[in-house]
Amino acid sequence: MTITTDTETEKRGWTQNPDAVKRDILSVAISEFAANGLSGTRVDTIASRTRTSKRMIYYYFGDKQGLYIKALEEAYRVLREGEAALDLDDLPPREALAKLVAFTFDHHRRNPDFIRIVMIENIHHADHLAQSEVARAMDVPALGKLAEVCRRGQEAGVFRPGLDPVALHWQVCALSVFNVSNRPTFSTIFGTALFEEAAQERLRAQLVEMILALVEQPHP
Amino acid sequence: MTITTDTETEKRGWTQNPDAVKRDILSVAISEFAANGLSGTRVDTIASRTRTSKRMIYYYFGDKQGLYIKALEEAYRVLREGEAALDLDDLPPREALAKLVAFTFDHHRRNPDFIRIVMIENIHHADHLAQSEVARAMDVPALGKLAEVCRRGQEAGVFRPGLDPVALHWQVCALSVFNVSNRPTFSTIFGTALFEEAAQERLRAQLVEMILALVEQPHP
DNA sequence: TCCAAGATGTTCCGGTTGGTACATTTCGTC
DNA sequence: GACGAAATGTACCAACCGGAACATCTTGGA
Repeated sequence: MTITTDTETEKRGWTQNPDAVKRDILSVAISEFAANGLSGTRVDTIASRTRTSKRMIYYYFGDKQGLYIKALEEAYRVLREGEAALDLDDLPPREALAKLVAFTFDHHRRNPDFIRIVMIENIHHADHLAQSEVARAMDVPALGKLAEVCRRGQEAGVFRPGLDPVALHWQVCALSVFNVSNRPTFSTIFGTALFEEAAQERLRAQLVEMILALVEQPHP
Repeated sequence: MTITTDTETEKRGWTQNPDAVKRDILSVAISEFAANGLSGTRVDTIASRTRTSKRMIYYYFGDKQGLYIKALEEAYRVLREGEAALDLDDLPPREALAKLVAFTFDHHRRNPDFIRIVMIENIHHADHLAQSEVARAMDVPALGKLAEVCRRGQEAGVFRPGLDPVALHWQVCALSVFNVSNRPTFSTIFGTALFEEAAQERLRAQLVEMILALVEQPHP
């Protein structure tokens, strides 16, 4: 009868630890789903990369699709948690928008696995996202901040009226997501030059310029 | 002994018709792979939607992956065939570029299945594309035309020097592809407004403006 | 100290699925 | 008109894989 105190979670003895087991499974699942897609992923493979067994996957997540949905929710959660940490309140509208756009670009680059899960969900026509009230009801900090910056900019008279924050978000997302999601095919065909650090910084700068130009004047 | 003349290919009697059989299989395969991904697609399903049998798939394409690669090659071929038909020679650089960009946006919209296959290939890290000499060696008309338009514009003094056609292509593709590839998740979260006709036309116009602004002056 | 509910491990199963063996027909050509 | 190669159809299989059955252990509370 050992007394493994096990203060910092995760230990083997074994002691029961539902939360750690769930987290362990979910983290492996995200990486497997991101790498192989929904039908390409093997539940046995996930289990084998886990400290626990396949039994636990079904115990906690019901079935493969249930696990996938949780992974999808987690992907969105992490992406949005990162956005929420961004503070723009101290900056004037122009600079705030520039910072937000540049951040979005970098943030997507830093989280390729989550972008890939979103791609996979798109392949499946967003059916599981539609099922998940959690993910659908989730706040989208980037859009909120964007709308707020637009409002401030218009109030200050530096942005033109009639801006559509959702359309702006769509444009920023498009470049930021494409940069990650289509990198394999794009670089296979056109070479890897655009994905080296210097080129990425230039693309990011151009994205910021494009968005600012779009927001400032209709026709100069 | 019937004498089914069978002038316009595709008939059952049956007569032998290797080319029609191959085309039949490939066309079904494209739609199935686009809908379900590589591992999500069932060879039996493809066979059942065909006028022929599973036997023929393996006879002509070797295995599932071989069929997938052919579908991938065909997807790229169709996309680029469409681009090649575009004629820009009669237009001045600015208008030519505008037409090319608008066309690319529309062309992607019109071919969602092929965009989806490219997405799927990205999920698989472009491994099969790398294997396919056919697809890799294929000409990319859109990039050629883009480079040509840039050259003309610079020669005429209306575009700024130092343009990178590949980067421009990347930007145009990003918006055009994202518009199709991420529509399911995006519209599930933000609603379908951006995907109605009027909004799509506005997005296209803004894309054209963005690219022109990028190309004309460094800092006005 | 005991018990019920929760957590975990082990083993196995039945349907699915990519792929093949075997048999038959068509067709160009000599 | 016959013969061999190409084309096609049918039936089948072995492996894989999601999921379940069964058994055991842990733990908090009464």
